[in-house]
Amino acid sequence: MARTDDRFRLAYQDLLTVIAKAEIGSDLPPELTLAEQLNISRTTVRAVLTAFADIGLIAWEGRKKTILRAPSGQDKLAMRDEYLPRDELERRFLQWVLRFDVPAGTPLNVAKLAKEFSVPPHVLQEFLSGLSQFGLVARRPRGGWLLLGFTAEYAIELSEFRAVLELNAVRVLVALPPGHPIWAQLTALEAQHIDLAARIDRDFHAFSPLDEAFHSAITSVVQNRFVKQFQKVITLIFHYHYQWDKRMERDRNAAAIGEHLAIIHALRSGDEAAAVQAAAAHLRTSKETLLASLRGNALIAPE
Amino acid sequence: MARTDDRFRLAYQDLLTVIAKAEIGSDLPPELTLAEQLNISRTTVRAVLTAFADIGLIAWEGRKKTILRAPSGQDKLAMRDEYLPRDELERRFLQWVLRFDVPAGTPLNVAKLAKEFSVPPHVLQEFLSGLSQFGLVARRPRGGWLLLGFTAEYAIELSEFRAVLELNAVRVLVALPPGHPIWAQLTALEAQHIDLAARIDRDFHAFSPLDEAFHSAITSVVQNRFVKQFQKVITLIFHYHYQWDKRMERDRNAAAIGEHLAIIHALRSGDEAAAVQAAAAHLRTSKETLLASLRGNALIAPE
DNA sequence: TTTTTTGTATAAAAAAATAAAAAACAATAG
DNA sequence: CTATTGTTTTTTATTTTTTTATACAAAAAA
Repeated sequence: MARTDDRFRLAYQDLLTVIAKAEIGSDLPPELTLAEQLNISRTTVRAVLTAFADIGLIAWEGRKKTILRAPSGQDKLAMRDEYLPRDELERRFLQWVLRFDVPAGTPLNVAKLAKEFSVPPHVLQEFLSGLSQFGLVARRPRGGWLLLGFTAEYAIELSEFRAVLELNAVRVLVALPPGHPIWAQLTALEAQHIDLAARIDRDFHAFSPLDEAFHSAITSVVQNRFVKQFQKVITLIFHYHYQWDKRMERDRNAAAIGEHLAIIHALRSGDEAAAVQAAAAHLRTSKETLLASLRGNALIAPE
Repeated sequence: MARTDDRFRLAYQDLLTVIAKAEIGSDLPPELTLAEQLNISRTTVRAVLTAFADIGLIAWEGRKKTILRAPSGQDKLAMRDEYLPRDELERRFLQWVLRFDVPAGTPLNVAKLAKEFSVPPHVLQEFLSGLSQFGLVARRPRGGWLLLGFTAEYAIELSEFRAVLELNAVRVLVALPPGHPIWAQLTALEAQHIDLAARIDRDFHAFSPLDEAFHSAITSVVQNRFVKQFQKVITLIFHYHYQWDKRMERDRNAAAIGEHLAIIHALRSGDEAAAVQAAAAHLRTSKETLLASLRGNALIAPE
């Protein structure tokens, strides 16, 4: 089979439940109506109707599609084993790359990896092509892929780029008028930070989502598709790493809370230089943490 | 044929010239040596040798590959019509999108476009997948591609992003020590600018490459793979537009030269604020020019 | 006996072929 | 004349096929 008939099978099931709800002897609506209801093309509707006529579920002649009997369990059509959805592939691949010590420079085998992640090869191919934009993998001159890997150098450059984007966001933010919704957002975040700081000994795990919320609030003031796109990778990678590096987690998070509060304070003051300085300090810490986690996970050799 | 045998044909030709230079009756080197010489795998070498044995050019038995006769014109193997190289596709596609009024939201037909640009469909597919990273095209939920197009909004966001990156570069640059090679580079560029300014009435076309050289010199001080990657698109798009918009070209370029010189001057002074200000002014002009060229080309409706 | 070279098998990537689904068009019933 | 169906054409997604690369074992030469 060249192309999966998942759409057909899905439509088959859907229409079966529609018929089950309808009365025996009644007529089905026109093909176009069914197509719109099931969100498929008329071609597929007709294929399903033909199948139903074949098993004697309906009588179909011209524009009369009469239900002959209630569908039984035998009429069901099993879905063929599905592949992984795309975001699950993303998650699993990143986990594989970042988590395990896949050394930089490893050649990737599309066919084998596709099997491993149970996706069709061309899906993996496209995924890799997307990743190559972020410099995590590269196409080899004569076919094949190379895992460039998440090296210390990569982490440094990523952190620096993050700093460029985020400091820009800070500069934009301080200049925003008091009526802008971001200020209310920051006040709410401040309260959450203070709240968490009070119970940090127990709930230091709760910091990770708060960190994400804080940074995405700040960067949200820059409405730029290019910035947003990169923000996605940055969040992804930082987020993944924080999840795994459990050393000193409590102290690290406590310190970060303090830095976040300092940034909020500086932003409120309207002093651009102060705000930039506070943000830069935090980003430096963040970079160090990322690098330390790399060394800790032995992805790179300890010095 | 599933895969092109270009490699085989190329190796065939290469080995033919090797044989033509060698003496009749002499033996060819081992397969591995030939493979290394021709930069192909042994499999392909063997395929070519088999072909040569078939046409009676060599006698091949075991490790003896004796040249029987000099190759004649008939022995040549024509290359099959080649597809476009990848960068030519890039050029042509961008030209098509940016130049002609392909409206935003046009669904793209991979098969048809592939024919039009004379590339295999999967090459175009991959190319589109790359472009989707820059937000010029997007994958439709149920298969197919959508041209998001080079709208005014896109141009604005691109310009802003460019400004973020370039102002960051300027901040890095002013802090560099006097011994850094960038200063010599800037001095050379300054001379070229002054030279061009003197003969701008005639040679205003020469500005485009100089502009590119100037901006890439400034951004080169930031050694960051993410920045570099975006620089590529930015250069591409700005460059394309400048090429076509011929209105006011002389005046525009003369003004830009002045702005460039002002930036160099401010950079030399070591005053960060002044340098940023000069660069920001130039980037604003640049953005306006890009937007004006969009309106001029009627890609978007004039206000 | 060791090294070099070849023969064979296996694997992988790219392009063509092909089936499914969508869209367009024409015909027909109401 | 409009709404719906029948039919054909396009288009996309996946599999199959073919070419190429690599790995391993066997044989020849040093």
